[in-house]
Amino acid sequence: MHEVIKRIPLFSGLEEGMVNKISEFCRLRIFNKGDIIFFESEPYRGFYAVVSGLVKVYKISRDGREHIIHIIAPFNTFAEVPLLENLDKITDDDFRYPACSMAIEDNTKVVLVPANEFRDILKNDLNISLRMLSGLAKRLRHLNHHIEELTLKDVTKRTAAFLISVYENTSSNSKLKGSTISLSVNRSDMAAYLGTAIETLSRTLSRLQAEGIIEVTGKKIFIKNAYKLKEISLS
Amino acid sequence: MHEVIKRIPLFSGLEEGMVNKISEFCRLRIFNKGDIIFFESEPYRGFYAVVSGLVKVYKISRDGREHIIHIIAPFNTFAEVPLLENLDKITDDDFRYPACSMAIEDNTKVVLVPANEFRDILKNDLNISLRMLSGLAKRLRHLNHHIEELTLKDVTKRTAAFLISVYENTSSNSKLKGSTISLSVNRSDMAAYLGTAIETLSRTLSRLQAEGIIEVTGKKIFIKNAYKLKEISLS
DNA sequence: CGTAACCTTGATTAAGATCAATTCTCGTGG
DNA sequence: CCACGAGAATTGATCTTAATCAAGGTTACG
Repeated sequence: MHEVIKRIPLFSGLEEGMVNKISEFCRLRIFNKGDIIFFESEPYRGFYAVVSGLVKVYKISRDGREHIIHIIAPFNTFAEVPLLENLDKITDDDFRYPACSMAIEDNTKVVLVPANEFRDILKNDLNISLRMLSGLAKRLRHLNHHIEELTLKDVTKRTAAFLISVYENTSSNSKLKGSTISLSVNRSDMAAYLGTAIETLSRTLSRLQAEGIIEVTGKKIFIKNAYKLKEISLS
Repeated sequence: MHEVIKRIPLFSGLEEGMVNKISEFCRLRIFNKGDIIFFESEPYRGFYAVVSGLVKVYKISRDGREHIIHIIAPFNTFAEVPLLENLDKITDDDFRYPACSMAIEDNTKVVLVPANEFRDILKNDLNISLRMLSGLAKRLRHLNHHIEELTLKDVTKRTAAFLISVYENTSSNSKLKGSTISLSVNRSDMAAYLGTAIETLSRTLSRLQAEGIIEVTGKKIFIKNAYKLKEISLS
Protein backbone atom coordinates (compact mmCIF):
# COMPACT_ATOMS: atom_id res chain seq x y z
CA MET A 1 0.00 0.00 0.00
CA HIS A 2 2.86 2.34 0.91
CA GLU A 3 4.25 2.10 -2.62
CA VAL A 4 0.82 2.68 -4.11
CA ILE A 5 0.16 5.79 -2.04
CA LYS A 6 3.48 7.29 -3.05
CA ARG A 7 2.51 7.18 -6.71
CA ILE A 8 -0.59 9.31 -6.22
CA PRO A 9 0.37 12.93 -7.00
CA LEU A 10 -1.69 14.18 -4.08
CA PHE A 11 0.63 12.27 -1.76
CA SER A 12 3.86 11.85 -3.66
CA GLY A 13 6.89 13.59 -2.25
CA LEU A 14 5.48 13.70 1.27
CA GLU A 15 7.81 12.66 4.06
CA GLU A 16 7.89 8.93 4.79
CA GLY A 17 6.23 9.25 8.17
CA MET A 18 3.21 10.91 6.68
CA VAL A 19 2.98 8.41 3.84
CA ASN A 20 3.03 5.59 6.38
CA LYS A 21 0.37 7.23 8.47
CA ILE A 22 -1.89 7.64 5.45
CA SER A 23 -1.16 4.16 4.14
CA GLU A 24 -2.32 2.71 7.41
CA PHE A 25 -5.96 3.65 7.08
CA CYS A 26 -6.38 3.49 3.29
CA ARG A 27 -7.84 0.39 1.75
CA LEU A 28 -7.20 -1.13 -1.65
CA ARG A 29 -10.22 -2.38 -3.55
CA ILE A 30 -10.45 -4.21 -6.84
CA PHE A 31 -13.36 -4.03 -9.25
CA ASN A 32 -14.29 -5.63 -12.53
CA LYS A 33 -15.77 -3.92 -15.54
CA GLY A 34 -19.31 -2.85 -14.74
CA ASP A 35 -18.90 -3.03 -10.97
CA ILE A 36 -20.34 -0.09 -9.06
CA ILE A 37 -17.87 1.66 -6.77
CA PHE A 38 -20.55 3.80 -5.19
CA PHE A 39 -24.10 4.83 -5.97
CA GLU A 40 -25.42 8.35 -5.83
CA SER A 41 -26.89 9.14 -2.38
CA GLU A 42 -25.01 6.32 -0.77
CA PRO A 43 -23.57 7.35 2.64
CA TYR A 44 -20.18 8.96 2.20
CA ARG A 45 -17.19 6.90 3.30
CA GLY A 46 -14.34 8.83 1.75
CA PHE A 47 -12.72 9.66 -1.55
CA TYR A 48 -10.93 7.40 -3.97
CA ALA A 49 -7.76 7.30 -6.04
CA VAL A 50 -7.52 5.12 -9.13
CA VAL A 51 -4.39 2.99 -9.17
CA SER A 52 -4.96 1.03 -12.36
CA GLY A 53 -7.82 0.55 -14.76
CA LEU A 54 -10.43 3.19 -15.47
CA VAL A 55 -13.40 4.65 -13.63
CA LYS A 56 -16.37 6.71 -14.73
CA VAL A 57 -18.25 9.18 -12.54
CA TYR A 58 -21.76 9.76 -13.82
CA LYS A 59 -25.31 10.84 -13.19
CA ILE A 60 -28.49 9.03 -14.21
CA SER A 61 -31.68 10.87 -15.14
CA ARG A 62 -35.13 9.83 -14.06
CA ASP A 63 -35.74 8.15 -17.39
CA GLY A 64 -32.49 6.22 -17.28
CA ARG A 65 -30.24 8.28 -19.51
CA GLU A 66 -26.67 8.53 -18.29
CA HIS A 67 -24.23 11.42 -18.44
CA ILE A 68 -20.57 10.88 -17.62
CA ILE A 69 -19.07 13.82 -15.75
CA HIS A 70 -15.52 12.50 -15.46
CA ILE A 71 -13.47 9.63 -16.72
CA ILE A 72 -10.79 9.05 -14.10
CA ALA A 73 -7.38 7.81 -15.18
CA PRO A 74 -4.83 6.10 -12.91
CA PHE A 75 -3.40 8.18 -10.06
CA ASN A 76 -6.19 10.68 -10.10
CA THR A 77 -8.64 11.09 -7.27
CA PHE A 78 -12.41 11.49 -7.24
CA ALA A 79 -15.30 12.14 -4.85
CA GLU A 80 -13.48 14.58 -2.57
CA VAL A 81 -16.29 17.13 -2.58
CA PRO A 82 -18.40 15.82 0.33
CA LEU A 83 -15.29 15.61 2.49
CA LEU A 84 -14.15 19.15 1.78
CA GLU A 85 -17.51 20.82 1.90
CA ASN A 86 -17.86 20.01 5.54
CA LEU A 87 -14.47 20.22 7.14
CA ASP A 88 -15.93 21.79 10.29
CA LYS A 89 -18.30 18.99 11.09
CA ILE A 90 -16.95 16.41 13.46
CA THR A 91 -19.22 13.58 12.45
CA ASP A 92 -20.25 13.09 8.89
CA ASP A 93 -23.83 12.46 9.65
CA ASP A 94 -25.62 12.83 6.43
CA PHE A 95 -22.98 13.12 3.77
CA ARG A 96 -23.69 11.27 0.60
CA TYR A 97 -22.00 10.66 -2.70
CA PRO A 98 -23.27 13.23 -5.19
CA ALA A 99 -22.94 10.93 -8.24
CA CYS A 100 -22.40 7.29 -9.18
CA SER A 101 -19.12 5.68 -10.11
CA MET A 102 -18.30 2.46 -11.90
CA ALA A 103 -15.18 0.61 -13.03
CA ILE A 104 -15.08 0.47 -16.83
CA GLU A 105 -12.14 -1.89 -17.13
CA ASP A 106 -11.56 -5.29 -15.59
CA ASN A 107 -9.22 -5.46 -12.63
CA THR A 108 -9.55 -1.78 -11.80
CA LYS A 109 -7.69 -1.05 -8.57
CA VAL A 110 -8.69 1.89 -6.42
CA VAL A 111 -7.63 3.16 -3.02
CA LEU A 112 -10.32 4.28 -0.60
CA VAL A 113 -9.18 7.17 1.59
CA PRO A 114 -11.61 7.18 4.54
CA ALA A 115 -13.11 10.58 5.32
CA ASN A 116 -12.73 10.80 9.09
CA GLU A 117 -9.13 9.71 9.28
CA PHE A 118 -8.09 11.86 6.36
CA ARG A 119 -9.92 14.91 7.61
CA ASP A 120 -7.79 14.89 10.75
CA ILE A 121 -4.63 14.88 8.71
CA LEU A 122 -5.85 17.52 6.29
CA LYS A 123 -6.81 19.87 9.08
CA ASN A 124 -3.28 19.77 10.42
CA ASP A 125 -1.19 19.71 7.30
CA LEU A 126 -0.81 22.81 5.18
CA ASN A 127 1.15 20.95 2.54
CA ILE A 128 -1.57 18.41 1.82
CA SER A 129 -4.23 21.07 1.96
CA LEU A 130 -2.40 23.09 -0.71
CA ARG A 131 -2.08 20.02 -2.90
CA MET A 132 -5.77 19.39 -2.62
CA LEU A 133 -6.41 22.99 -3.62
CA SER A 134 -4.40 22.54 -6.79
CA GLY A 135 -6.20 19.31 -7.53
CA LEU A 136 -9.63 20.84 -7.08
CA ALA A 137 -8.67 23.86 -9.15
CA LYS A 138 -7.70 21.58 -12.02
CA ARG A 139 -10.95 19.71 -11.65
CA LEU A 140 -12.85 22.99 -11.75
CA ARG A 141 -11.08 24.04 -14.91
CA HIS A 142 -11.93 20.73 -16.48
CA LEU A 143 -15.59 21.03 -15.55
CA ASN A 144 -15.74 24.58 -16.89
CA HIS A 145 -14.34 23.31 -20.12
CA HIS A 146 -16.80 20.44 -20.19
CA ILE A 147 -19.70 22.86 -19.73
CA GLU A 148 -18.38 25.12 -22.42
CA GLU A 149 -18.17 22.23 -24.85
CA LEU A 150 -21.62 20.92 -24.03
CA THR A 151 -23.36 24.25 -24.36
CA LEU A 152 -21.49 26.04 -27.10
CA LYS A 153 -20.46 23.26 -29.49
CA ASP A 154 -22.36 20.74 -31.57
CA VAL A 155 -21.75 16.99 -31.49
CA THR A 156 -19.27 17.04 -34.36
CA LYS A 157 -17.08 19.64 -32.66
CA ARG A 158 -17.26 17.86 -29.32
CA THR A 159 -16.33 14.57 -30.95
CA ALA A 160 -13.40 16.15 -32.75
CA ALA A 161 -12.25 17.80 -29.52
CA PHE A 162 -12.44 14.48 -27.69
CA LEU A 163 -10.40 12.66 -30.33
CA ILE A 164 -7.83 15.45 -30.41
CA SER A 165 -7.46 15.38 -26.64
CA VAL A 166 -6.83 11.63 -26.68
CA TYR A 167 -4.47 12.14 -29.59
CA GLU A 168 -2.51 14.87 -27.82
CA ASN A 169 -2.28 13.00 -24.54
CA THR A 170 -1.00 9.93 -26.35
CA SER A 171 2.64 10.85 -26.32
CA SER A 172 3.53 9.45 -29.68
CA ASN A 173 6.51 11.37 -30.91
CA SER A 174 5.64 11.44 -34.57
CA LYS A 175 2.60 13.59 -34.54
CA LEU A 176 3.20 15.28 -37.82
CA LYS A 177 2.22 12.25 -39.81
CA GLY A 178 -1.01 10.50 -38.88
CA SER A 179 -1.08 8.12 -35.97
CA THR A 180 -3.46 5.62 -34.40
CA ILE A 181 -5.12 6.26 -31.08
CA SER A 182 -6.88 3.58 -29.13
CA LEU A 183 -9.94 4.63 -27.20
CA SER A 184 -10.13 3.35 -23.67
CA VAL A 185 -13.91 3.55 -23.64
CA ASN A 186 -16.66 1.98 -25.71
CA ARG A 187 -19.13 3.93 -27.85
CA SER A 188 -21.74 3.95 -25.16
CA ASP A 189 -19.47 5.63 -22.61
CA MET A 190 -17.99 7.96 -25.17
CA ALA A 191 -21.49 9.08 -26.14
CA ALA A 192 -22.51 9.49 -22.49
CA TYR A 193 -19.43 11.66 -21.95
CA LEU A 194 -20.05 13.76 -25.03
CA GLY A 195 -23.68 14.24 -24.06
CA THR A 196 -25.18 12.60 -27.12
CA ALA A 197 -26.79 9.33 -28.27
CA ILE A 198 -24.77 6.31 -29.37
CA GLU A 199 -26.32 6.46 -32.83
CA THR A 200 -25.49 10.11 -33.29
CA LEU A 201 -21.89 9.49 -32.25
CA SER A 202 -21.65 6.56 -34.63
CA ARG A 203 -22.94 8.67 -37.50
CA THR A 204 -20.53 11.46 -36.59
CA LEU A 205 -17.55 9.13 -36.69
CA SER A 206 -18.75 7.72 -40.02
CA ARG A 207 -19.01 11.20 -41.45
CA LEU A 208 -15.52 12.18 -40.26
CA GLN A 209 -14.31 8.98 -41.89
CA ALA A 210 -16.13 9.71 -45.14
CA GLU A 211 -14.44 13.11 -45.16
CA GLY A 212 -11.06 11.40 -44.98
CA ILE A 213 -10.15 12.86 -41.58
CA ILE A 214 -10.11 9.67 -39.56
CA GLU A 215 -10.28 5.92 -40.15
CA VAL A 216 -12.36 3.94 -37.70
CA THR A 217 -11.71 0.31 -36.75
CA GLY A 218 -13.62 -0.38 -33.56
CA LYS A 219 -11.77 1.24 -30.68
CA LYS A 220 -8.74 1.99 -32.84
CA ILE A 221 -8.96 5.24 -34.69
CA PHE A 222 -6.38 6.33 -37.20
CA ILE A 223 -6.04 10.09 -37.25
CA LYS A 224 -5.36 10.91 -40.88
CA ASN A 225 -5.63 14.66 -40.61
CA ALA A 226 -5.01 15.96 -37.12
CA TYR A 227 -4.85 19.53 -38.33
CA LYS A 228 -8.32 19.43 -39.85
CA LEU A 229 -9.69 17.59 -36.82
CA LYS A 230 -8.35 20.29 -34.55
CA GLU A 231 -9.77 22.94 -36.82
CA ILE A 232 -13.21 21.37 -36.55
CA SER A 233 -12.96 21.14 -32.79
CA LEU A 234 -12.13 24.83 -32.49
CA SER A 235 -14.66 26.16 -34.97
CA MET B 1 -11.89 48.13 3.09
CA HIS B 2 -11.29 46.37 6.39
CA GLU B 3 -15.03 46.20 7.07
CA VAL B 4 -15.69 44.94 3.57
CA ILE B 5 -13.12 42.15 3.81
CA LYS B 6 -14.58 40.95 7.09
CA ARG B 7 -17.93 40.35 5.47
CA ILE B 8 -16.55 37.93 2.89
CA PRO B 9 -17.04 34.39 4.27
CA LEU B 10 -13.62 33.36 3.02
CA PHE B 11 -12.09 35.92 5.39
CA SER B 12 -14.67 36.45 8.11
CA GLY B 13 -13.69 35.41 11.58
CA LEU B 14 -9.98 35.67 10.89
CA GLU B 15 -7.91 37.46 13.48
CA GLU B 16 -7.71 41.22 13.09
CA GLY B 17 -4.04 41.27 12.15
CA MET B 18 -4.64 38.98 9.23
CA VAL B 19 -7.67 40.93 8.07
CA ASN B 20 -5.59 44.10 8.13
CA LYS B 21 -2.80 42.48 6.19
CA ILE B 22 -5.20 41.28 3.52
CA SER B 23 -7.10 44.57 3.41
CA GLU B 24 -3.86 46.37 2.66
CA PHE B 25 -3.32 44.92 -0.78
CA CYS B 26 -6.91 44.40 -1.93
CA ARG B 27 -8.50 47.00 -4.13
CA LEU B 28 -12.14 48.00 -4.39
CA ARG B 29 -13.54 48.50 -7.88
CA ILE B 30 -16.92 49.71 -9.01
CA PHE B 31 -18.63 48.74 -12.24
CA ASN B 32 -21.83 49.64 -13.99
CA LYS B 33 -24.22 47.27 -15.70
CA GLY B 34 -22.59 45.88 -18.81
CA ASP B 35 -19.02 46.72 -17.76
CA ILE B 36 -16.49 43.98 -18.33
CA ILE B 37 -14.54 42.98 -15.21
CA PHE B 38 -12.17 40.78 -17.17
CA PHE B 39 -12.05 39.17 -20.59
CA GLU B 40 -11.19 35.56 -21.26
CA SER B 41 -7.42 35.16 -21.92
CA GLU B 42 -6.60 38.44 -20.26
CA PRO B 43 -3.48 38.18 -18.06
CA TYR B 44 -4.38 37.00 -14.59
CA ARG B 45 -4.21 39.59 -11.82
CA GLY B 46 -6.05 37.82 -9.04
CA PHE B 47 -9.48 36.72 -7.95
CA TYR B 48 -12.51 38.79 -7.02
CA ALA B 49 -15.17 38.95 -4.36
CA VAL B 50 -18.49 40.62 -5.06
CA VAL B 51 -19.46 43.11 -2.38
CA SER B 52 -22.69 44.43 -3.83
CA GLY B 53 -24.50 44.11 -7.13
CA LEU B 54 -24.29 41.05 -9.36
CA VAL B 55 -21.69 39.53 -11.65
CA LYS B 56 -21.88 36.93 -14.39
CA VAL B 57 -19.04 34.63 -15.42
CA TYR B 58 -19.48 33.38 -18.95
CA LYS B 59 -18.00 31.94 -22.12
CA ILE B 60 -18.57 33.11 -25.65
CA SER B 61 -18.60 30.73 -28.64
CA ARG B 62 -16.96 31.46 -31.96
CA ASP B 63 -20.29 32.48 -33.42
CA GLY B 64 -21.10 34.83 -30.56
CA ARG B 65 -23.46 32.78 -28.45
CA GLU B 66 -22.98 33.19 -24.73
CA HIS B 67 -23.24 30.68 -21.93
CA ILE B 68 -23.25 31.82 -18.31
CA ILE B 69 -21.35 29.45 -16.03
CA HIS B 70 -21.97 31.27 -12.76
CA ILE B 71 -24.01 34.16 -11.46
CA ILE B 72 -22.10 35.51 -8.49
CA ALA B 73 -24.04 37.01 -5.59
CA PRO B 74 -22.57 39.40 -3.00
CA PHE B 75 -19.83 38.04 -0.73
CA ASN B 76 -18.97 35.20 -3.02
CA THR B 77 -15.66 34.93 -4.81
CA PHE B 78 -14.81 34.03 -8.39
CA ALA B 79 -11.79 33.41 -10.64
CA GLU B 80 -9.65 31.64 -8.06
CA VAL B 81 -8.73 28.76 -10.36
CA PRO B 82 -5.65 30.23 -12.07
CA LEU B 83 -4.22 31.21 -8.69
CA LEU B 84 -4.69 27.79 -7.14
CA GLU B 85 -3.66 25.72 -10.10
CA ASN B 86 -0.16 27.06 -9.89
CA LEU B 87 0.72 27.58 -6.29
CA ASP B 88 4.27 26.34 -6.88
CA LYS B 89 5.16 28.88 -9.47
CA ILE B 90 6.86 31.99 -8.15
CA THR B 91 5.96 34.28 -10.98
CA ASP B 92 2.64 34.02 -12.72
CA ASP B 93 4.04 34.30 -16.15
CA ASP B 94 1.37 33.18 -18.44
CA PHE B 95 -1.72 32.83 -16.33
CA ARG B 96 -4.90 34.00 -17.91
CA TYR B 97 -8.54 34.29 -16.98
CA PRO B 98 -10.35 31.19 -18.26
CA ALA B 99 -13.67 32.99 -18.89
CA CYS B 100 -15.18 36.47 -19.13
CA SER B 101 -16.98 38.33 -16.39
CA MET B 102 -19.31 41.30 -16.44
CA ALA B 103 -21.30 43.33 -13.94
CA ILE B 104 -25.02 42.86 -14.56
CA GLU B 105 -26.23 45.51 -12.14
CA ASP B 106 -25.33 49.16 -11.86
CA ASN B 107 -22.95 50.15 -9.10
CA THR B 108 -21.60 46.64 -8.65
CA LYS B 109 -18.75 46.71 -6.14
CA VAL B 110 -16.06 44.05 -6.22
CA VAL B 111 -12.81 43.52 -4.36
CA LEU B 112 -9.76 42.45 -6.32
CA VAL B 113 -7.50 40.14 -4.34
CA PRO B 114 -4.13 40.28 -6.14
CA ALA B 115 -2.62 36.88 -6.89
CA ASN B 116 0.98 37.34 -5.79
CA GLU B 117 0.28 38.91 -2.44
CA PHE B 118 -2.48 36.48 -1.61
CA ARG B 119 -0.49 33.46 -2.66
CA ASP B 120 2.12 34.27 -0.03
CA ILE B 121 -0.53 34.38 2.66
CA LEU B 122 -2.27 31.25 1.46
CA LYS B 123 0.95 29.27 1.44
CA ASN B 124 1.50 30.04 5.10
CA ASP B 125 -1.96 29.87 6.53
CA LEU B 126 -3.68 26.56 7.01
CA ASN B 127 -6.89 28.20 8.11
CA ILE B 128 -7.35 30.21 4.93
CA SER B 129 -6.33 27.28 2.81
CA LEU B 130 -9.02 25.12 4.43
CA ARG B 131 -11.63 27.80 3.84
CA MET B 132 -10.67 27.96 0.19
CA LEU B 133 -11.02 24.18 -0.01
CA SER B 134 -14.57 24.38 1.28
CA GLY B 135 -15.35 27.17 -1.13
CA LEU B 136 -13.98 25.29 -4.12
CA ALA B 137 -15.79 22.14 -3.10
CA LYS B 138 -19.08 24.02 -3.05
CA ARG B 139 -18.28 25.47 -6.44
CA LEU B 140 -17.55 21.99 -7.77
CA ARG B 141 -20.84 20.69 -6.46
CA HIS B 142 -22.62 23.55 -8.11
CA LEU B 143 -20.91 22.92 -11.45
CA ASN B 144 -21.71 19.21 -11.26
CA HIS B 145 -25.30 20.10 -10.69
CA HIS B 146 -25.25 22.57 -13.58
CA ILE B 147 -23.87 19.91 -15.91
CA GLU B 148 -26.45 17.42 -14.74
CA GLU B 149 -29.24 19.87 -15.47
CA LEU B 150 -27.90 20.83 -18.88
CA THR B 151 -27.42 17.28 -20.08
CA LEU B 152 -30.23 15.34 -18.47
CA LYS B 153 -33.12 17.80 -18.37
CA ASP B 154 -35.10 19.68 -21.00
CA VAL B 155 -35.65 23.43 -20.98
CA THR B 156 -38.93 23.24 -19.07
CA LYS B 157 -37.38 21.25 -16.24
CA ARG B 158 -34.34 23.51 -16.10
CA THR B 159 -36.54 26.59 -16.00
CA ALA B 160 -38.67 25.12 -13.23
CA ALA B 161 -35.55 24.20 -11.27
CA PHE B 162 -34.18 27.72 -11.66
CA LEU B 163 -37.39 29.31 -10.43
CA ILE B 164 -37.60 26.91 -7.52
CA SER B 165 -34.03 27.64 -6.50
CA VAL B 166 -34.70 31.39 -6.46
CA TYR B 167 -37.94 30.71 -4.62
CA GLU B 168 -36.24 28.58 -1.97
CA ASN B 169 -33.36 30.99 -1.47
CA THR B 170 -35.77 33.84 -1.02
CA SER B 171 -36.33 33.40 2.68
CA SER B 172 -39.95 34.38 2.74
CA ASN B 173 -41.49 32.72 5.74
CA SER B 174 -44.85 31.93 4.26
CA LYS B 175 -43.95 29.40 1.66
CA LEU B 176 -47.02 27.29 1.96
CA LYS B 177 -49.16 29.77 0.12
CA GLY B 178 -47.87 31.20 -3.13
CA SER B 179 -45.37 34.01 -3.10
CA THR B 180 -43.69 36.39 -5.51
CA ILE B 181 -40.05 36.11 -6.44
CA SER B 182 -38.18 38.82 -8.23
CA LEU B 183 -35.55 37.72 -10.70
CA SER B 184 -32.27 39.55 -10.46
CA VAL B 185 -31.44 38.87 -14.11
CA ASN B 186 -33.11 39.72 -17.41
CA ARG B 187 -34.44 37.14 -19.87
CA SER B 188 -31.30 37.22 -21.92
CA ASP B 189 -29.04 36.30 -18.98
CA MET B 190 -31.50 33.80 -17.64
CA ALA B 191 -31.59 32.07 -21.03
CA ALA B 192 -27.79 32.13 -21.28
CA TYR B 193 -27.59 30.52 -17.86
CA LEU B 194 -30.18 27.88 -18.69
CA GLY B 195 -28.43 27.07 -21.95
CA THR B 196 -31.31 27.99 -24.21
CA ALA B 197 -32.54 30.80 -26.49
CA ILE B 198 -34.43 33.84 -25.23
CA GLU B 199 -37.47 32.93 -27.33
CA THR B 200 -37.58 29.38 -26.00
CA LEU B 201 -37.39 30.64 -22.43
CA SER B 202 -40.14 33.14 -23.08
CA ARG B 203 -42.38 30.44 -24.51
CA THR B 204 -41.61 28.16 -21.59
CA LEU B 205 -42.60 30.81 -19.05
CA SER B 206 -45.78 31.49 -21.03
CA ARG B 207 -46.66 27.82 -20.99
CA LEU B 208 -46.07 27.51 -17.23
CA GLN B 209 -48.33 30.52 -16.84
CA ALA B 210 -51.01 29.02 -19.08
CA GLU B 211 -50.90 25.91 -16.91
CA GLY B 212 -51.64 28.04 -13.88
CA ILE B 213 -48.34 27.28 -12.15
CA ILE B 214 -46.81 30.75 -12.25
CA GLU B 215 -47.86 34.30 -13.10
CA VAL B 216 -45.34 36.36 -15.02
CA THR B 217 -45.04 40.16 -14.80
CA GLY B 218 -41.65 41.10 -16.19
CA LYS B 219 -39.01 40.23 -13.61
CA LYS B 220 -41.60 39.54 -10.94
CA ILE B 221 -42.92 36.01 -10.97
CA PHE B 222 -45.73 34.89 -8.74
CA ILE B 223 -45.33 31.23 -7.83
CA LYS B 224 -48.88 29.94 -7.70
CA ASN B 225 -48.07 26.28 -7.30
CA ALA B 226 -44.60 25.66 -5.89
CA TYR B 227 -45.33 22.00 -5.38
CA LYS B 228 -46.14 21.40 -9.02
CA LEU B 229 -43.17 23.52 -10.11
CA LYS B 230 -40.87 21.43 -7.98
CA GLU B 231 -42.42 18.27 -9.35
CA ILE B 232 -41.68 19.42 -12.89
CA SER B 233 -38.11 20.31 -12.02
CA LEU B 234 -37.48 16.86 -10.59
CA SER B 235 -39.21 14.82 -13.25
C1' DC C 1 -44.33 61.31 -25.09
C1' DG C 2 -40.81 59.19 -27.88
C1' DT C 3 -37.38 55.99 -28.48
C1' DA C 4 -34.56 52.19 -27.52
C1' DA C 5 -34.08 48.12 -25.14
C1' DC C 6 -36.54 44.26 -23.77
C1' DC C 7 -39.91 40.74 -24.22
C1' DT C 8 -43.42 37.89 -26.48
C1' DT C 9 -45.53 35.34 -30.17
C1' DG C 10 -45.68 33.10 -34.74
C1' DA C 11 -43.66 30.37 -38.61
C1' DT C 12 -40.07 27.66 -40.22
C1' DT C 13 -35.90 24.94 -39.99
C1' DA C 14 -32.30 22.07 -38.28
C1' DA C 15 -29.91 19.09 -35.10
C1' DG C 16 -30.16 15.36 -32.80
C1' DA C 17 -33.09 11.69 -30.28
C1' DT C 18 -35.63 7.72 -30.83
C1' DC C 19 -37.32 3.56 -32.98
C1' DA C 20 -36.16 -0.28 -35.85
C1' DA C 21 -33.39 -3.36 -38.40
C1' DT C 22 -29.00 -5.26 -39.70
C1' DT C 23 -24.22 -6.16 -39.31
C1' DC C 24 -20.01 -6.70 -36.84
C1' DT C 25 -17.01 -8.47 -33.13
C1' DC C 26 -15.38 -11.34 -29.98
C1' DG C 27 -15.49 -14.74 -26.37
C1' DT C 28 -17.02 -19.47 -25.52
C1' DG C 29 -17.75 -24.20 -26.03
C1' DG C 30 -18.09 -28.04 -29.19
C1' DC D 1 -10.31 -24.36 -35.29
C1' DC D 2 -14.75 -23.18 -36.28
C1' DA D 3 -19.59 -22.11 -35.31
C1' DC D 4 -22.61 -19.83 -32.43
C1' DG D 5 -24.68 -16.28 -29.83
C1' DA D 6 -24.77 -12.09 -27.20
C1' DG D 7 -23.44 -7.61 -26.83
C1' DA D 8 -21.67 -3.70 -29.47
C1' DA D 9 -21.80 -0.83 -33.34
C1' DT D 10 -23.68 0.86 -37.59
C1' DT D 11 -27.21 2.43 -40.69
C1' DG D 12 -31.84 3.91 -42.04
C1' DA D 13 -36.39 6.25 -41.24
C1' DT D 14 -39.00 9.15 -38.56
C1' DC D 15 -40.14 12.29 -34.85
C1' DT D 16 -39.30 15.95 -31.31
C1' DT D 17 -37.24 19.68 -29.25
C1' DA D 18 -35.46 23.77 -29.48
C1' DA D 19 -32.90 27.22 -32.56
C1' DT D 20 -33.50 30.59 -35.84
C1' DC D 21 -35.84 34.02 -38.53
C1' DA D 22 -39.31 37.53 -38.48
C1' DA D 23 -42.69 40.67 -36.73
C1' DG D 24 -45.13 42.99 -33.12
C1' DG D 25 -45.90 44.46 -28.43
C1' DT D 26 -44.28 46.42 -23.68
C1' DT D 27 -41.69 48.77 -20.58
C1' DA D 28 -38.55 52.00 -18.77
C1' DC D 29 -36.55 56.17 -18.87
C1' DG D 30 -34.83 60.50 -20.55
